[in-house]
Amino acid sequence: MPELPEVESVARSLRPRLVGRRVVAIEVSGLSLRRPIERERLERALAGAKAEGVRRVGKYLLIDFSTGNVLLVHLGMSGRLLFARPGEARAPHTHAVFRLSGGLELRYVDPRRFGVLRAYSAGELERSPELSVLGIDPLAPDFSVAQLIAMLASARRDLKGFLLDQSRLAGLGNIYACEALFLAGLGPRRRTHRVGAAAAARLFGAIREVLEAGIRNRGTSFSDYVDAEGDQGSNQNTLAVYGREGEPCRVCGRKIRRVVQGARSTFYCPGCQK
DNA sequence: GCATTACCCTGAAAGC
DNA sequence: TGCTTTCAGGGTAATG
Repeated sequence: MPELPEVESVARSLRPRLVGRRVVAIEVSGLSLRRPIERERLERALAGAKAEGVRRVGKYLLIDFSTGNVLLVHLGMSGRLLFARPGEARAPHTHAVFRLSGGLELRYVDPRRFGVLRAYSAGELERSPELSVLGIDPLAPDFSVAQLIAMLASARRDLKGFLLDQSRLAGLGNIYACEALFLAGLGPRRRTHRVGAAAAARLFGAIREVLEAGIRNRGTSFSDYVDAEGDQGSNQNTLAVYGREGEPCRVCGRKIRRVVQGARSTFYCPGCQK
């Protein structure tokens, strides 16, 4: 389940071999992802263009090309971007293949087809339906405690739903939202406007800490996630609450609970989180 | 404005 | 063993 740390890890694993290569040809499966892959649009924007950089915004991956055009990728639930040699057998559910200069391919594989793959011109990107609705990236240098306090005060909802709302904070998903709330000692059902300044500061630190740890561990590999070189992350070994229903809290020993909020599982410790 | 629900999709796991 | 059902979840849209 790619969230911010997984997407960041994919971006980092793409750069060394992708930057500097040109797109020689593009093939697509014809099957629709969350939205259809428009082959002609990709062709127009990317054919012959040289990859110049790889960025991340929230859970979106952006590959910048010499033409000024950008390939926007969302990995959805099960999306992978993988390097491969042209002769290598293609994995099932390979939806796009970018043949690159120097005898390398970049393949997009996505069994559950929740991902997005779309090309934009530099001017269109900011106004795209994907990026135009995003809130602030929690690792952005200008994100501050004061900003989080203001956001919490203006929202009137439960903390877990707030953290998952990409129009406020862009990048947290179910795993890191649960972990951040545990680390901050805050219950997932707490109302945002009832979180005081001290607790908000703890939450701010916790969000950054769980995301940075996730990046250090090169992502959480529960089922599908691997980076562009096919390597798994190790962050799943460090999780305090996510996926640990019924197991003892490592801090207080009480059993981790699971509740459903907004059709998503929330894991929390009833002893440590208030 | 926010909460809830359904939907898209496949594969793994659980249940029978 | 083998089939069927359930569950996982990011984002979006419809509904209350």
